[in-house]
Amino acid sequence: MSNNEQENRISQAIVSRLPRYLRYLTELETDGVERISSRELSSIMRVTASQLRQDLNNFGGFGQQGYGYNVSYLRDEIAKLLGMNDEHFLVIIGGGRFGKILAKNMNFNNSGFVLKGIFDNDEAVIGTDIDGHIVMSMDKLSDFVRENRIEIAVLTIPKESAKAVANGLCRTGISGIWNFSHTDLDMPDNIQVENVHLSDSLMRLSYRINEYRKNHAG
Amino acid sequence: MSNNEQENRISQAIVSRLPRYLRYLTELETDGVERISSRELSSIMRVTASQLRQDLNNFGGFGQQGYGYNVSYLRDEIAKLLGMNDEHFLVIIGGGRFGKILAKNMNFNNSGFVLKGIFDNDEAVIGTDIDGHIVMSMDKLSDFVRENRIEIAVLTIPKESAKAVANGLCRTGISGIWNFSHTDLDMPDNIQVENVHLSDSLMRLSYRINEYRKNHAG
DNA sequence: TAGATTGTTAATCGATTAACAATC
DNA sequence: TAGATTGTTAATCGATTAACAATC
Repeated sequence: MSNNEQENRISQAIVSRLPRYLRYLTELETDGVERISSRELSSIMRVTASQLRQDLNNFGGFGQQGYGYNVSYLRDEIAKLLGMNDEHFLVIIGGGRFGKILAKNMNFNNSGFVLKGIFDNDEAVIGTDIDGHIVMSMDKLSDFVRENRIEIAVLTIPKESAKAVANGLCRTGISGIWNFSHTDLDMPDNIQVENVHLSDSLMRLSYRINEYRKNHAG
Repeated sequence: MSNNEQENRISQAIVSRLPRYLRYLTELETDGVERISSRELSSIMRVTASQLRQDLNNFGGFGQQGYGYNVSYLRDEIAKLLGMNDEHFLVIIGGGRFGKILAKNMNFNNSGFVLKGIFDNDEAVIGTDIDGHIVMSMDKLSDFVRENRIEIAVLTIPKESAKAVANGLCRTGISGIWNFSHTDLDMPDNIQVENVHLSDSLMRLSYRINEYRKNHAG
């Protein structure tokens, strides 16, 4: 067990850009493009070629001087970095509306995210069928996570109970939480948290609309 | 019509933090806290007091030396900045699964976002009832936006048709697009775009889980 | 080989943090 | 007034961009 958390420390800004790179490279591959230079790709993606090369070079020399990057190879390397070549088992916690929609759309693009179970603590929901999954009681969560090698818990419960449920998750051996609850979670280092706060996103849009209007007011 | 888009230019980093400030201040207000210092608030939010004060001072002197900030006042000022004291009319474009869930959950926290209509170009969906809204044909969108002073279009259509639909939206007088389609949109300056790419978010989580494991491998 | 384009170092820019004078 | 805490300037840090030597 190495204790060196600093090695290979990649900034969040760079990690955030990786999925977008993957998306464009996948499209290029689909279109049959074999090779591409940083200049071409950066122009398509509207970023600087410098940033593109800097970003990629954090992970290794994926290109070749005088040639550029092989699209398929680069795409695959980024896919690997993002764990897209492995399977990831998930559970959804919260069988409400949002949980349902995620249950039905989880395996997007044949990426390896596999929904293994749905949990809820509402007696009225437990036992019901959501897209082929029988909703289970929260009591069973801990055992289920262990037995099914669950990696990620998707939190789609109201913010009131989110912190308590998240704390309970700490002892189950989960590796990450995809948090749709509208609250911040305070997890130990060994559990990664990715927040999706939809209302925050809508507010940012609202801010920018406002701002544009102010700056262009008659 | 001023042409000076530079005035009051606030960085995206700061704008991104505003909804979180609003969230914490709303909680404090609910808890009956009257005043708070930047040091206290920053400690609760796990940011630096310096950043907090710098951020707020981009918008005005909301505090008072020797006293701190009045929670209700500060909360209200940030709410105003984010347009939370005004009504915003929306339409959802795409009556599929995701459109449905958003339709049912749009008016979160009594914020002023009001869903006015749902549109789709699938004949099988047009005319159906989603949470009290009869799905309309895309032909009617342009007139509807004008007549109902629609500000924001929520795009929940497959990526294949997203760019075409977005281009059509340019001429309707819409101010912003909340884009759930998994593709980048290229809009003119007068239309703000906020992307929600859920699969990107999940990939970032997957990356960080991977990274943590690598750095702590046996 | 000559031309192209990367990988990488150096320069710039912007965002965060620290410090402190202003002031309630 | 004295103490507290802001608003704001200055210092630091990190991220982006530019430049170019290495190399395919």
